[in-house]
Amino acid sequence: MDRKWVTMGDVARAAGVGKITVSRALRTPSKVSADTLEKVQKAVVALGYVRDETAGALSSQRSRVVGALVSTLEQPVFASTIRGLEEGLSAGGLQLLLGSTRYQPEKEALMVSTLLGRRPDALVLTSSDHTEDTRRLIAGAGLPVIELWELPEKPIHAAVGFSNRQAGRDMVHHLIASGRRAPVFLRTDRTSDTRADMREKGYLDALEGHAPRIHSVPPREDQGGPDYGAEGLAQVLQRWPDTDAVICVSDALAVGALCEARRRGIDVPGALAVTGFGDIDVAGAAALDLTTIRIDGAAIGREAARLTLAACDGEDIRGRRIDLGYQLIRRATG
Amino acid sequence: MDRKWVTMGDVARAAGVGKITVSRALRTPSKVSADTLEKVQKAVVALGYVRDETAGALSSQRSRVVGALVSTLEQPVFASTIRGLEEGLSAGGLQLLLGSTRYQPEKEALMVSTLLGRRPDALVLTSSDHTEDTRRLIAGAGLPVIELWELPEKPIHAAVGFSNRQAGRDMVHHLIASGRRAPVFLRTDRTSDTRADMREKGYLDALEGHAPRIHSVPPREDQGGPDYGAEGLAQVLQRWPDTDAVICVSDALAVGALCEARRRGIDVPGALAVTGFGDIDVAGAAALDLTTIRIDGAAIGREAARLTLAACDGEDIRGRRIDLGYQLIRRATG
DNA sequence: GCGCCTTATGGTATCGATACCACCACTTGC
DNA sequence: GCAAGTGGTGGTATCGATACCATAAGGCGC
Repeated sequence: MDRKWVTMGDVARAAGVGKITVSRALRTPSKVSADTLEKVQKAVVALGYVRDETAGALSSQRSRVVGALVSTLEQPVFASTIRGLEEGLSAGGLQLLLGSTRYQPEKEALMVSTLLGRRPDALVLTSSDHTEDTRRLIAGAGLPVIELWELPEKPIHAAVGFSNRQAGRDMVHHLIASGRRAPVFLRTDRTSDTRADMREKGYLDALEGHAPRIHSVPPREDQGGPDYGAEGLAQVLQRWPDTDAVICVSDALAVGALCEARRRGIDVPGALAVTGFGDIDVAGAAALDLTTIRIDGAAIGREAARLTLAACDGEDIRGRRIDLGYQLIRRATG
Repeated sequence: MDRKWVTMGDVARAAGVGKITVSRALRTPSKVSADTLEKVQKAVVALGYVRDETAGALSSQRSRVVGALVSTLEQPVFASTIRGLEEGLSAGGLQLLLGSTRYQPEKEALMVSTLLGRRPDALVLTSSDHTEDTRRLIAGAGLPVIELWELPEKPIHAAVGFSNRQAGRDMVHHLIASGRRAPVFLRTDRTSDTRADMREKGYLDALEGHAPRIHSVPPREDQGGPDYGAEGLAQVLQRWPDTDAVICVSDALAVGALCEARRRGIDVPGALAVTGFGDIDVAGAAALDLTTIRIDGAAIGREAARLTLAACDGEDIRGRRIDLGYQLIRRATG
């Protein structure tokens, strides 16, 4: 199964130039004359040369890799963010090393450590709840870190996102304005889902005297799928039978809750409003037609890529907080 | 922003041993005596050492990285496969370098070339339509390649998946057996979606004299989402008003088609059956309750990880075709 | 014609870990 | 008592690209 790789030296010999010239021809073509460039390119094609980036990373101390950790790959929440990020980075010649933390800060610490082994040029994280270990590792590594989907007061370095708290408030205001009296906040009981926490805080902020009703579904293995929404709604209705609105912390949950409501013959939105967060693609589909908060995930990814590239160019990005906002999408369910 | 990394030499000095011993202590602890091991571990913690894998990769010619290319990250089809793969690989000390080809063989060729620059120990691909460039690159690299979600007659090396063609046949048989007379196959018109092609072939195989009715929705940017299903169903009903079953090539499409049918007041499944492929998590939700083909994506990922690890241990995996099958899930929509 | 700058190119040391070989101390078997 | 084996350790060369410095050729102004 093994084969020897063609090296830069081989290409240099074939092209009749020094190997450093080959390096320049491939990395900074402008610093090489037109006909050496051509010779080199011909040799590259003829030999099927692929540069060894591990060697390049070692000698230049720049890996051209960006480590990214998302809270979940299971749910499609971050899918468009990853796409935006990947597109932006690869346009700038950077590669994406992806991992998932499954909403566990300890797993995050572990994965950060593993990622740092690859000496990435930057780190992108979709969470703001970091263990001491994580913070120490990051500080020791001295690389730019960008947090996504949130806007912490004091980001590690920079953040691209929106105010989850304000979004939570807005949703409550909307429901109260349209006459709801007993809105419930439905979430999963993850230990370190700071986005959910902030949305919950927003919910509490905006209650205007209505009684707070927060229900958490205990998570199991595949945490956060629609099944939990169905289960959650059942529990909510048992606990507070007069509930007239369920603010779900995610679209996935909302889809489940909505389906459960329909299954029980509850009039949505007449007797019960159901709302989500995220506007994942099925949310807008006609049978669901879910009222939700739309977040432009791809834009977050693109903006993060832009910041990363800037940081890799030596720009100081510390303290940048880019608010991309959100949009309340009013549809049929409330 | 810069800081010097602690090197193995620093650890060695702190622990009072040679640096090769540090390397052994971390990589193969069994080859080091108990008290040197302890000294080394203490020094590692004290200095906050993180091994530089780029250097390790260069000198050992093993990167401990596996490159994976999926056709899409946008749709959740491969989410569980990625999770299974990532878990299996990281248990074996391998890392996942992830990319998406967006169903474009040319993009695949480009990404394979970029990935090979990192000298991965293996490659995992979710497609079987490769350009000549891709094949040449792979052959030249001489690394194990595992194809997923399909079972090509002659895989590059090994494959883990199921028979898309047989699954297509089964779905048609099921619908015909339950009395449908005019089943339509609805798909997006991607140029190189071989899984869709095989399902379509299966559809054609199983028609038993019924007229073939295949409709392709032209894809736009965010190809394959539920919107296409809605649009597609509208076009299908205009083209063949007597359609009594729509076999959608994916769950995403099926969700859209189902919603559109309901919006039009069509009786599902009375007047029209709607089926999908994949059993993504919203498919089973009560408001949708979609009949579909369930594929155990996580198992595919795990099995791929197992094969990868075996190949990295020097096992010859060529010619292995692992069929994990699928399951027809009969629900409310047909 | 001379110095000086610019452009194009090459030589050599270097990045940090690991492979390979050498070595030592000690045990074991005869 | 000695050869052969074993477990633990270290020195040195090496992986393949790039940084840094040196050098050569050519252009330009005076």
